[in-house]
Amino acid sequence: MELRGPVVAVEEPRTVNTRDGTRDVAEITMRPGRGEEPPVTVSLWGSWAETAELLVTGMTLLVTEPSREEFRGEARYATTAESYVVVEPEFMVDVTDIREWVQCSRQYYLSKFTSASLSYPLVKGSLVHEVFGDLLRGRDLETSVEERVADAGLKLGLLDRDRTAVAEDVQSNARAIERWLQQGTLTEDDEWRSELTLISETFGIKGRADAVRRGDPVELKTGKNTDAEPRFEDKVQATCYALLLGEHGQTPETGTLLYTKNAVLNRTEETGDLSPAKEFSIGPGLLQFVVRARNELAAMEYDISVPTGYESNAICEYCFEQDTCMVVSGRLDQESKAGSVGGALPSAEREYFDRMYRATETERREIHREYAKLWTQSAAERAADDKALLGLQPQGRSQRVDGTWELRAENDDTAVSKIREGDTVLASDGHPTRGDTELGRVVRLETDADGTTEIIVHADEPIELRRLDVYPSDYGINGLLTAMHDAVLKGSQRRRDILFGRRDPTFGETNATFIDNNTAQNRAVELAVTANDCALIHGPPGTGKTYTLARAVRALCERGERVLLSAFTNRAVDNALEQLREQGFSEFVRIGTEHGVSDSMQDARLEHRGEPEERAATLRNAPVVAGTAATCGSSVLKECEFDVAIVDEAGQLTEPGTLAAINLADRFVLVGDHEQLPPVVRDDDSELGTSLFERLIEQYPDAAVTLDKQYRMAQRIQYFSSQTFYDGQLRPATPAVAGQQLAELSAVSSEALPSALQDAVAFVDPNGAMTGNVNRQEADRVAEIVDAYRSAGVAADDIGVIAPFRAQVAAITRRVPSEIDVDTVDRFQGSARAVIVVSFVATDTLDSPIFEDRRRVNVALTRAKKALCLVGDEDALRSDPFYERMLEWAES
DNA sequence: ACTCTGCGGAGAGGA
Repeated sequence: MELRGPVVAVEEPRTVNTRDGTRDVAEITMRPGRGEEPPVTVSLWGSWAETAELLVTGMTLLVTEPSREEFRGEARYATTAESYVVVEPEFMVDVTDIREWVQCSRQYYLSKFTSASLSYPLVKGSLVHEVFGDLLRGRDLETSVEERVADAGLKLGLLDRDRTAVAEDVQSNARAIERWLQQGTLTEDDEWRSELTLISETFGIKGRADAVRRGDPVELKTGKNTDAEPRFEDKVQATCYALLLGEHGQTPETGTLLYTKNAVLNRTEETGDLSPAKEFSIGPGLLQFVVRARNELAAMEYDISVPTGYESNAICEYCFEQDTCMVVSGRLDQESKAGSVGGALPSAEREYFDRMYRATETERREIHREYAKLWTQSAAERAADDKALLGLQPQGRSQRVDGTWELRAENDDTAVSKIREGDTVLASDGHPTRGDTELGRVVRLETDADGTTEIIVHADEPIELRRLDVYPSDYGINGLLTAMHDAVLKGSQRRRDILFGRRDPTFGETNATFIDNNTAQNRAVELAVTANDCALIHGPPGTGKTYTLARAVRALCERGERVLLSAFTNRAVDNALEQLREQGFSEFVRIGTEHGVSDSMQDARLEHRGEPEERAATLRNAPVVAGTAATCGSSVLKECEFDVAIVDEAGQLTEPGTLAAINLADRFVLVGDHEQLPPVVRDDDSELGTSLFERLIEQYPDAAVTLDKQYRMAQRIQYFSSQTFYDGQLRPATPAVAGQQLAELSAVSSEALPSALQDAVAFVDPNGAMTGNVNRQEADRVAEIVDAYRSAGVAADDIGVIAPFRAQVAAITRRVPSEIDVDTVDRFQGSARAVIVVSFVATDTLDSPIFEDRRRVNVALTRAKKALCLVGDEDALRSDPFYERMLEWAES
């Protein structure tokens, strides 16, 4: 039994006399059943009365195991000895966040801005943990250490660490674990489990336990601890895992902390308790403490406020973060228990920090809301939302060389989902939070001709693979906060003057000509090369943006500049590198995951594994380093410096997303088109919806150039886009581009086309009906149209089909030959086909938010080179003036 | 109401 719902009213706690002496109590009113039922009164007794002080109207509250009694016909509830009270249970708090919060609330806050820091103790800590996991999975110690250290080659190199010395260090720590594992404490029936992912619906806590032994949590710590008792924060951490294990039917009473460094220390020099394994008992008091700490954190985050340090019992004098804490509070004018140093930044900076912090944290809330749907939605609802693959048939599992597991399954269902190869997912034996669950990575997801989907997932533990769920990670959020923090607190004065509109960008001079036959492109390279601060290159569809960008990279390198080449997507990064290769330049290093980088660029990819010194040198010496903007915030790239950062697809990046890249360089060049798709942001009203590119191009038109000649579309096709989005300035580069025709393709005879498709821009109304986000009749018609183009001799890979909704994409995919690319507008951005068919789906009206952003239409219409066929409901399209104009153009 | 790319993720330690 539990009560869950919004708080309606809160009373001040008071002290009352009871049979058991004086106790605190606070009465609150809430609406259970997620707010659907009438309000009830709940008395929060004892230490839960403290929690009442955190509550404000509107917060969600959860009370477990309450007592109930009728009082004058009304139900009254009260907490019992078994109760927990949880504030905002859908706000997912990481176990390590609770640990940090208990240590110091301010440290919890500051650590959001230093997410990716490279330090030897951290790398070593991770290595020892990995070896620990390997040992539990039965791997030999020597092999494990050797392999894991080799894998960390790049990071160790950047830290100037020698491989042999590190291996010895890790090995001596790992020996302590090995000895402990063999120490008779273990019997044959010892049940071990390593790396357990735990997600709590009740407590709003998630985390990964290092190991679980006979149902009890075991936490590994690479540091030392000479006290008899384990460190309090360490106990808090292990207690969190115990709490979460409790929800999975276990009742841990003991936690174990394993301090590996204790075993390495010299007994004669160190005093105190040097035993590595320290046990402690986990009672209800500690469990409740952990939940109350989480509640404080969740309440503070509810209105996105900034902690001062007074929330916890931190002693600032002993704190190793004291300096950072004081500088941040001084610069941002924040209240801090540690005090502050230095003067405040200009108000523009502080307001910006505030705004972006709130917007980014709001994004985090949206992700958490998505996260909560793992259990608030039924399996069927998840599947209907394309967020889960259910009813998979396990096809066995096998241990890989590194001890982790390959899980195989099949699916006969033709269900579509957002899950794609390479994604991180929750793999479970039936339910993502209630069952046996592990984070995994989809390495294969392929449907064969008879509709069977083969699924392979890699995970640390051997899950029986019956279900996959999209994993809504807020991983990237701290990266954005870090980028914003670095730009404001660490960025140069000059850079900040540009970002905050206090100084116009300046340019040097050059006599060189970079591109002969295109003035705007040449001007773009000129700006990039001579910029003292920044340059902005606006590239409408087909205008040779990538070519120009690559030319600029080369020109900069010829001048001895070191270049960071970045973009929003992996595909754009690889495209730019391809273009560089085509221009005869290949002195670049590609940073990225094996899965993200295209096959053709794998040879340029920087492998992390290897000899430290050599790996680090490869990165440090490369004239051009390329990677996505998200990677630019990684610990590895933060160790690098550049003269210029060039960022492609900048119109699709949020401001903090862009800052991650440009923080690494002296100057920056943003390339993009703000008339195409904007950043994807979960909260529609978010400030993050406007890119830095768009803001700066409006602010500094003199630092910008628009590429105005397009090499892609026939005149007839480009006209509407040019008029509507580019003030008519977009023009075909040559008469040949303007007048291109379908018949120019070999094997195509345009006479063979039905008369409706004769024009370069055609419109067809299939008289269909939209159900859900699918229009079957329209999908049929699209298939017929595709067939007509094919019959006229157009090759399959010259045809692309675009629809706004994924469901319609799936419907069309089933109806056309598999060689034909069918995809959403969003995923088609950046590519082009000779023939494009656009399915609008909507009938009668256009009242879906997807039709509101006209930029999406711009993208869809400008993918076609020689023929464009619009398929949709005339009434629906005529219901909106913008789409009506589009129709008039199509039918003219 | 919809679109969805990146990040191995979470946690590695210091005192």
